[in-house]
Amino acid sequence: MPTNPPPHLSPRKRPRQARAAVTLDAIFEATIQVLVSDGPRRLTTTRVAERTGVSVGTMYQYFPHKQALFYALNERYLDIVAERVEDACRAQQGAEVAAMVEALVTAYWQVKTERAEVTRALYKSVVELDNEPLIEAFARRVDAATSTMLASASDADFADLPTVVLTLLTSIFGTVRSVFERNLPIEEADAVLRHLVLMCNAYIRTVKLPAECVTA
Amino acid sequence: MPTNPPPHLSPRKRPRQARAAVTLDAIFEATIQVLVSDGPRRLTTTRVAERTGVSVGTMYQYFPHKQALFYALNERYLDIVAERVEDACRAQQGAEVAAMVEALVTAYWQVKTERAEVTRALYKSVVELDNEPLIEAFARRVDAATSTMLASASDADFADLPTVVLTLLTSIFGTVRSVFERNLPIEEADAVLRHLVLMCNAYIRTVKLPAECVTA
DNA sequence: CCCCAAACTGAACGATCCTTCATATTCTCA
DNA sequence: TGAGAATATGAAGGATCGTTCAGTTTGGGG
Repeated sequence: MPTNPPPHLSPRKRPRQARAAVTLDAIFEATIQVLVSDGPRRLTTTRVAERTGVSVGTMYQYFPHKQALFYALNERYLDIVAERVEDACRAQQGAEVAAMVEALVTAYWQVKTERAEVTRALYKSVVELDNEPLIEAFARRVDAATSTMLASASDADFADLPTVVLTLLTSIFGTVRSVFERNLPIEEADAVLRHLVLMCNAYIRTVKLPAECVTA
Repeated sequence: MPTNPPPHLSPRKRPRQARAAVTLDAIFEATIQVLVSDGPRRLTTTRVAERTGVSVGTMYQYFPHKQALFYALNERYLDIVAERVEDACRAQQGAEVAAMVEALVTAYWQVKTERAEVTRALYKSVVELDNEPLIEAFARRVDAATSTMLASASDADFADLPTVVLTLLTSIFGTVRSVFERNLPIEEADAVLRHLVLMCNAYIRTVKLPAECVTA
């Protein structure tokens, strides 16, 4: 949310009446549907409008151009994902690292899997716009959440927490993405997921400082 | 190479004279340049031809359409990457697993980094075509090379080698990709890379079978 | 040296696609 | 209830892009 909205990509106007809010939601949903069924290259203002059951002009009342719509869609999506990860992190405050890592991987995987086609479609559509600010804001949020979670671990401390967090998140996100894009069969995907947890935990054991039993 | 070429994507004709071979190479190079400087959305037959210093018609003598050019370009690129990985794997036959893992990660990172802009551009351009067969062929090659390498390790055996290899490769490829796309500063990228090696090795230690000192 | 095949040219066509705007419809609240 | 604001319409304009093909140039073998 605290993302500074790039001027040229910000929405044109906010809905003031109920029907407008409905229309806006419908536009987003239609965009996803077109993306999933027709692919990012066939994502067309006309097609989105048609799927929404609305005329093209209506779209242009809310977004100055196609990219802005796209940008807003990604913003929405990343917001959901970030929130989920933050929730998972909060729920593990003070727990043991192993549980934290498992929760982190699982939460991310779950939110990506719940609407797998949407995830895949959005992964593919990243090209269409310059969404680095979005990604960066997302990364910052998740990084912060993970950092405070790990810092609160009951059974571990780290010499270089920032690097550990960066490595952990980069590998988790990257691995999940690869699994999605390679379209692995469910059994293999599950196996990789389980082993990813093993891997991250093994990593944590390697980089955590030797235990000092009492700190207070 | 032994990829069965999808009929609609295969090149139109092979060069028979020297100048034609030169032209073909120039087209590929120009495609990369346009991709890097203008982005995948502005990759246009006209632009490529212009950058090549050739007319549009010439392109269409070698490729039936834009997608075929794109496909061939990715094929070339993935071939190079796969070859490098295979070389690295061969060089580590019979070594210790730790060395193998480090060599694998390093080799992959290196080949991706040598022409970073090209890598980034191609990562982004994946959308433009249905290159699943290419990716799959690449995955098979690298998977096979890694499998035989790990099987020859002097100090480790694995209960479920296929899953170990799949996990290893998925996470390495995914992590490297994430590092690239997030455009991390060099120091952070290097740090993640080092920790990725740590992580993979920690993982290997976790999943390898307890040593039986003598097998013969 | 000459001729045919290989290689190259580029204007032109058709197909989309994004965006606008003058107009029509619907809602809200005074 | 009526008027002004909010919302919706969709044909039309302008731009870009992929692809073709009739014709020209170039190269190499006989």
